[in-house]
Amino acid sequence: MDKSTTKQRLLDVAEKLFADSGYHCTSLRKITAEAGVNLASVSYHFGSKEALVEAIFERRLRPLNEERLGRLEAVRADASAAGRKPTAEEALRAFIEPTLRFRDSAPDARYFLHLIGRALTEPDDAVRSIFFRMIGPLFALLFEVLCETLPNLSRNQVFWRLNFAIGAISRCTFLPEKLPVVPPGVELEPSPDLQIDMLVGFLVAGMEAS
Amino acid sequence: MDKSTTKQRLLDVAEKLFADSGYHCTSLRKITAEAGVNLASVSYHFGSKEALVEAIFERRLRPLNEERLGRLEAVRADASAAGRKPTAEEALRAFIEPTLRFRDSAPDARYFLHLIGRALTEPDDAVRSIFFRMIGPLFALLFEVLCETLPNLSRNQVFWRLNFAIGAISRCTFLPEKLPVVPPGVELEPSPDLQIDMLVGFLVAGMEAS
DNA sequence: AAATAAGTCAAACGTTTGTTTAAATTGCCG
DNA sequence: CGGCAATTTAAACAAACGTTTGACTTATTT
Repeated sequence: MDKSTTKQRLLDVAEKLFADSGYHCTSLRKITAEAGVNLASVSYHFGSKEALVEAIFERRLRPLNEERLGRLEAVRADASAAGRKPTAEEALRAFIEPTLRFRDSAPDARYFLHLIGRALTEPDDAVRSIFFRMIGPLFALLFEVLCETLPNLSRNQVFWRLNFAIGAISRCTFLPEKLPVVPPGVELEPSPDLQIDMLVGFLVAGMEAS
Repeated sequence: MDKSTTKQRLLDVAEKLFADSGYHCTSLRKITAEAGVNLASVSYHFGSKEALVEAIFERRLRPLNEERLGRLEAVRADASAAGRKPTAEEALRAFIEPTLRFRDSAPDARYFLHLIGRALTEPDDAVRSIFFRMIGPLFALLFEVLCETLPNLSRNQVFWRLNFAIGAISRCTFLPEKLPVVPPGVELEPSPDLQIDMLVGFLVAGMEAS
């Protein structure tokens, strides 16, 4: 039995089960049973199921977002100090590197990464809006920096290319077993650095396409 | 009141509601109420809720997949007849053009497109496997053709770039109101042809990146 | 027209859901 | 130790779920 507190155990177990089966397919009874705590402790410590998933996002997404925001602002500041515009690669790396390296930053961080990969398409409006609210300012800054790096593109083009990039990135957040059946010989879980290089190479070319 | 049959009305309404709220958040009572039919008619005509969603996929995805398969095989055959390898753009267009033009192919086809965009990340194993089973052979062929068009890349690289592409494409299938908040002045629903050009331009550059 | 099949209907089935209650237990401080 | 607050517990709550039933109506066939 784990010796951590009830609240932490709930966060850990719920994160894993939400990642594996989604928000609505995971009942509070499954979560509390697996955590070895009483059913009512969710209401006691968090207030509701929705507040539980919000606390999960809060715990991991807030520091991750702060790191990505900081790196993006640094990219902008460094370029400005050098009297030049930032490059698309710098902007994309500022967003992607913390994201994909996050997978191995903690023992169970991969489950949260899977969760945010699915949050983009979450059917429940309340849950999806929790995610959108937390990610909104970061998206907005990334969009603005990309507009600076790609002055030949209209804002509309930059928006859609950023959307394409978000979709591509999200394919790297899924747990390997959730991917569609794949041909033999492919590496389903490359190292973060290899995956970053593949992703950045792909996205920079797409972003800068004439 | 609609004069189409109960079975068709169920397929139409369920497709729309599944697209809007997801499989698990949409109850059979909501579907039958909106369709103006009896609750038990789902069991009578389809057997179960899962069989209903399978019928929805069957109705629209089968012809769409046949078109995409046919176009992919034509790309391969044409190139072979001309004594050359197909290009990445030909392969991607064979997949993307039928997909995005599908949106306006029927009055409510956009809802189904939204549905398959979410099927990639569907939490329910049964529902997701219905989709993967139907899309599997098409994915496999697209992968093989892309391997031919990009002989300098390892199969592992082609696999991951295809995965990136799938993620990017899926961002074009969502209903506009389901996208995260966006900067002003962007066109949330470009014409299929414009969206195809944006997408192909982005993806070909990414696929062929050195 | 009679008989058989197909479809519809209201009602109820047994489960499961998130949440609440009130008593019991534990931990902490004076 | 005594007392107060924090936490845990078992039990129950109403609501919603997918599915089934059996009677009823409509359509098709003989």
